[in-house]
Amino acid sequence: MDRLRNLRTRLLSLAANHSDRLVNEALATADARKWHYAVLATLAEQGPASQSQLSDRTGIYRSDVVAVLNELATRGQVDRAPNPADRRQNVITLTPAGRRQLGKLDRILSGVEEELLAPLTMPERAQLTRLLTTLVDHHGHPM
Amino acid sequence: MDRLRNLRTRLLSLAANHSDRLVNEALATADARKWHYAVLATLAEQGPASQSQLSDRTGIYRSDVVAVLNELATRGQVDRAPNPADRRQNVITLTPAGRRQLGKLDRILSGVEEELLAPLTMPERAQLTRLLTTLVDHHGHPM
DNA sequence: CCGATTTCAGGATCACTGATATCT
DNA sequence: CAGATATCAGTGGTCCTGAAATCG
Repeated sequence: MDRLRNLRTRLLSLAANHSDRLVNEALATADARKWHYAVLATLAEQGPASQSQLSDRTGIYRSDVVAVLNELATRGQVDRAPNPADRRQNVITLTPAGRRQLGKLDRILSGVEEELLAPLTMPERAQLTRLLTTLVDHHGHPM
Repeated sequence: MDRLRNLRTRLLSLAANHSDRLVNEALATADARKWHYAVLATLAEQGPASQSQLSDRTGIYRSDVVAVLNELATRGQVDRAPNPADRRQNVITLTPAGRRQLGKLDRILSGVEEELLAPLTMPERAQLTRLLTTLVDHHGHPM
């Protein structure tokens, strides 16, 4: 009995669902979505990239990268220029405004993680991180 | 560095995402979606219910219950009849075909759970279940 | 010609809002 | 009247497929 409460796939969904809602609400206060953060963070850490590289590194679908970059470009947070060495590609670069926005989003997401993990002790948080990482690494992951 | 890999909210999303994909693909082989299972399971365990009760018990949005029940009704898996005691409500009942379908979906989902949790030992699975339950219970849950 | 890259058009599911008609 | 119920219409994000244009 109580199949729903005991279904691990459902538990995962519920927890992720709640987490996503917290993340979306928090990022919305900075006029951002989770894909915006993913792009800004990978640009900051790995430098300028083509759109297909961004797709691979963030997990955004190839066909959805365009729209995300359009939004970031109109906000002045990234720069999109053709690659002279391979004219099929664009080179996406983080702007100073993008770097500032990234810092803001980092602070916002820190708060969200704290809120989400509030009911867990520090060892429990580490344990959860380890278990989820094992799951994600086992089934091919897009990073 | 590596903000994305270390973001717990993202880890949760990735894991749940993968889990959802496994669940959807598996249920699709039986012409079902996760909400179908949720409705069939709560009807089997808690008996006939109104649509708003089903919404509360499964987490399906009040406005989305109608479509799910339409699908289950055309498959002959539930029966929808007006409640004579309160004519605002419908009484949703599991049919024998619905009960058979539920058994089928139970077996399918067992396989999915096994596949999802394959990289974890038994104690680790129990630990993960405990941690996720703590998270879900702490932030209000819809069951 | 083959393959990679960007772009656009669209589908399906899901979470969510809001309005309406009916009934208590 | 207020409140609950079922229903319908519609938005927006996410995940995903497919197809076109351009270039190496």
